[in-house]
Amino acid sequence: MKEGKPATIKEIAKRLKISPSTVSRALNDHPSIGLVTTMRVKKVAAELNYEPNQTAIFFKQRKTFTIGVVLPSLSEPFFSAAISEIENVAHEEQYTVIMGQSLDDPERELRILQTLKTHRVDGILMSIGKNTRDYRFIDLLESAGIPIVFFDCVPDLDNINKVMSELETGMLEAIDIFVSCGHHAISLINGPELLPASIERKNAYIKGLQKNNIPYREEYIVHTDLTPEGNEAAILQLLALPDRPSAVVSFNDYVALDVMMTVRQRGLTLNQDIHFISYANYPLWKYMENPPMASIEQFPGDQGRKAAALLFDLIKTPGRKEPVKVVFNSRLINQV
Amino acid sequence: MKEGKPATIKEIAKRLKISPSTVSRALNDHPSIGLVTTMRVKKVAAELNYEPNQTAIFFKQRKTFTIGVVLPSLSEPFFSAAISEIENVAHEEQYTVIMGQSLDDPERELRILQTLKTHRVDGILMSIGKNTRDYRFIDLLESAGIPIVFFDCVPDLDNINKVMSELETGMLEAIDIFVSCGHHAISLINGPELLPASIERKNAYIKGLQKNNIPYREEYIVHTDLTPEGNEAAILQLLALPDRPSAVVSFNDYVALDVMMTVRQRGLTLNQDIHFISYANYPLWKYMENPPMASIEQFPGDQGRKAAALLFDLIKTPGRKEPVKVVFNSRLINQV
DNA sequence: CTGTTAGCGCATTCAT
DNA sequence: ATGAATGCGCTAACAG
Repeated sequence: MKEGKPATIKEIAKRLKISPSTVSRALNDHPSIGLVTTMRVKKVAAELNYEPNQTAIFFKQRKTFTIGVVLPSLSEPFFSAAISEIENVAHEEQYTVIMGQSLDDPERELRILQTLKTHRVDGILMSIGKNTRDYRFIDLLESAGIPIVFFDCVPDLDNINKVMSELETGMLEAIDIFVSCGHHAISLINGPELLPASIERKNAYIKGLQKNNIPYREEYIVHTDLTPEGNEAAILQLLALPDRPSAVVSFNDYVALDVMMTVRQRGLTLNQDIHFISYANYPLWKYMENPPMASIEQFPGDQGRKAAALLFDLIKTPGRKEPVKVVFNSRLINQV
Repeated sequence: MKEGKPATIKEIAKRLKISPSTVSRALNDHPSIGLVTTMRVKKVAAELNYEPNQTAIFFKQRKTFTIGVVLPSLSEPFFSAAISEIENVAHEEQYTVIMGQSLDDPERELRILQTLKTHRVDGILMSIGKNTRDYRFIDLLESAGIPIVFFDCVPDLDNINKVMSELETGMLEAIDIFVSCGHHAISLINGPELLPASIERKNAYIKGLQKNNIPYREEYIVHTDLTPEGNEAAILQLLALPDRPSAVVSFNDYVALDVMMTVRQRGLTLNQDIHFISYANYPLWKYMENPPMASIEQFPGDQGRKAAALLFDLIKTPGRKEPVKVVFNSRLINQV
């Protein structure tokens, strides 16, 4: 029984010689429809292989049961962990997920948002790209009535919903651990100097030193543009210092991977000559022979899950609310 | 200027005192509309902040400019690499991507497909889960007129479009390399015995041995259920053999990670006492101190890209075509 | 409990 | 070159 055109409500109404609206109501288990008619309708619907035309429903209901997710990258483990959890939450809520990766290109990011808007998604989850400076899109979405929740990489604004990992706790823990292991020469390999995430790390780093009465030495902070070459240059800069650090906190795991490889290649022994702790975005250290001493975990899955939950909250109760800000504590794990 | 309700074609028609149909045509650069009117329409449209209601267009055109992607997992590097490329192709084609992860659960897989169907996606890309046995959904989608292209993990059927990586070439290369390095005791840590992917590996393995005149020894093939415990059990089984293998091909990188860790823990030296090559689905070996000798690469990104291209081909020229089968050669890389 | 009517926003056929 | 009319499939307000 090939269904050339999918059956519509009209056809099943004609078959039963009742009105389309009755059919519609029966199909939706409307209370005011008799049990018998409801059953008859459903029976014929099944026979005709009826399937509601969602595009029509979306159109009529002004609702798509779809959320949009905008991320810098889909292939980075941090984000794929996040989106995996987001998909899970959406699936529980009977929503579907439509997504785009900005690749840190602000223009592409905007185009994706535009697409999501024209697709009339019911809400958006977003982690902004490294180079995004223009936040005007937020007002546009707001005036279009599309709620948006930022997570992980969030704009530095107050009147938005965001879920993020606070970077300080983990940094303080890391420095404490280093100190308690006898290190005083503690470095920070930071990201691009102007990135909010870098600034936060730097402040936490300085605070951690102060807390342990270790003088802050400017040359112990180096910067990388997060490319492999930049990472290598950063560590070499540290290694070239007259009193090179014995402990290093690195911007994230990718930086740590490059940096640790370079260190090995220079003949130094990891976890002996020099020790590392990094902000985690990469889960497989346990397989390494010489992993970092510890990682500062940022829980991408939890962030994604929480952000999604928040978004569904906004979707379901659209009343203008106070912006919500959820901060996860970063935490040291995998201590060896 | 808050736009309470987004502007519609009607309103801009009223403003200009022309008919909605003219506006519609003007907006779509219909040739039969005068240049002046077109411009006036566009101007007012811009002023009113007009945006076409895609849900209405989808409904009317019976086309959503959306493709669905169904994968076992979004957080596995292999698949996130694939979906990242898929998103890229879709973005080029001005399509959006809606996706779901089956988590290898056939029921969830079906529910996702159902959702994609009711969402009226224009086409589907799919990599099936490990436990999927029932392929009837293919006919359902076909009769609904939704083209589908399988990739990576594809059903063993002839009349479908598929993009896959053939596993033999890489296995033969791997065994050749092992032999040329002087190994004769070459093992295979295979996946679940009945998995098509396992069977293919096994056949290739045997063929590779024959080619090199090495007798096939049944005890040199062990199986894992792909859990960490299963992986560990598998390698221990090999290590316990009277003449334990000096070279091992493993089902994939995750298996390799576990078994190599176990091997280390037992005091053996990697790349000395025992050597590994694995099917790649994990890209960061270069950072390991003792990576496998080589990896058999399956090019997830290329597969995704090709599958997407194929799908758009089907979407654009809907004529019933012969099913297409694209096979990528697996290839040995990262030889140390 | 059920039928009638209307309309969501747009593209399109048929007029003019 | 433009307008009027129609309908996509469905839901819902308003009758009865």
